[in-house]
Amino acid sequence: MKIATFNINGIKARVGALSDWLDEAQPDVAVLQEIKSVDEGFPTEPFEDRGYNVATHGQKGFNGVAILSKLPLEDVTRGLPGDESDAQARWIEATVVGRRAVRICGLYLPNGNPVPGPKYEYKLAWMARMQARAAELLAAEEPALMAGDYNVIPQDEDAARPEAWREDALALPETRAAFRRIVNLGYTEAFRARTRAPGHYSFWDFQRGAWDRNDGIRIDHVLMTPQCADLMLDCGIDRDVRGREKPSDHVPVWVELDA
DNA sequence: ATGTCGGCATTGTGCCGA
Repeated sequence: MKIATFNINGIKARVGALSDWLDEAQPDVAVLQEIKSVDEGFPTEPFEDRGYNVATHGQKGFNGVAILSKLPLEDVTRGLPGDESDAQARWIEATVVGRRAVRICGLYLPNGNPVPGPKYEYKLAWMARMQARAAELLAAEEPALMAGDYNVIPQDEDAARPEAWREDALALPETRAAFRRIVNLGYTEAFRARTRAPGHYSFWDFQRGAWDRNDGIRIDHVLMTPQCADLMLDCGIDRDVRGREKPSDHVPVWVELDA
């Protein structure tokens, strides 16, 4: 079972690019972030035509997450638990059953800039809520993963110019510590299970010619429970997608599970 | 120091968020 995460930065502007990548990469499941659309505005047809079931958790103009799956989507839930007053659409879950059942969480973690300020406070509070949900998933002792745009640069090796991000909400020590607290519950970060090498990125800013200069950062991650990590066959980043027509500023990150 | 997008409110363009 191939499961991918892709921050598409606007579904309406990305139907072509997303369709082309789906046709080529053939993921069984794709979790999407920044659909920037309400549920009714999500163009489901091109994806249903390709055999995908679609579950969305949208919001007008900003944020918004979705799951595409060739397998039926079961027990879909929307929203990150822990704060009923949080109106931002950043979390969706579903179970897909192949040879094994896998609980899949798609997430768009808050950016948090500027620092300091309410947006950074919201990011840290959101990460604390995510940690609680992550602990619950572990307690189930079943294959589960949390995939998405974490807006976290885990280590300096995950940025082409780490010094440029030193004061940024994506890389501050407090951000990295909050990310580690989640991982250290018992999760395996898929990409780092395969390589410790620097120079692998999932995002290049539209500004300042970041792609042309390979000025990237690695902020899209897949965290797996032990029962899921034991099923992992491979993991990769579809880097070349960034160089195509009308690309998102992110590229897909995927895992292949024996499930 | 600056360079870009997508979406929105809105009909030409400025704001927001990233």
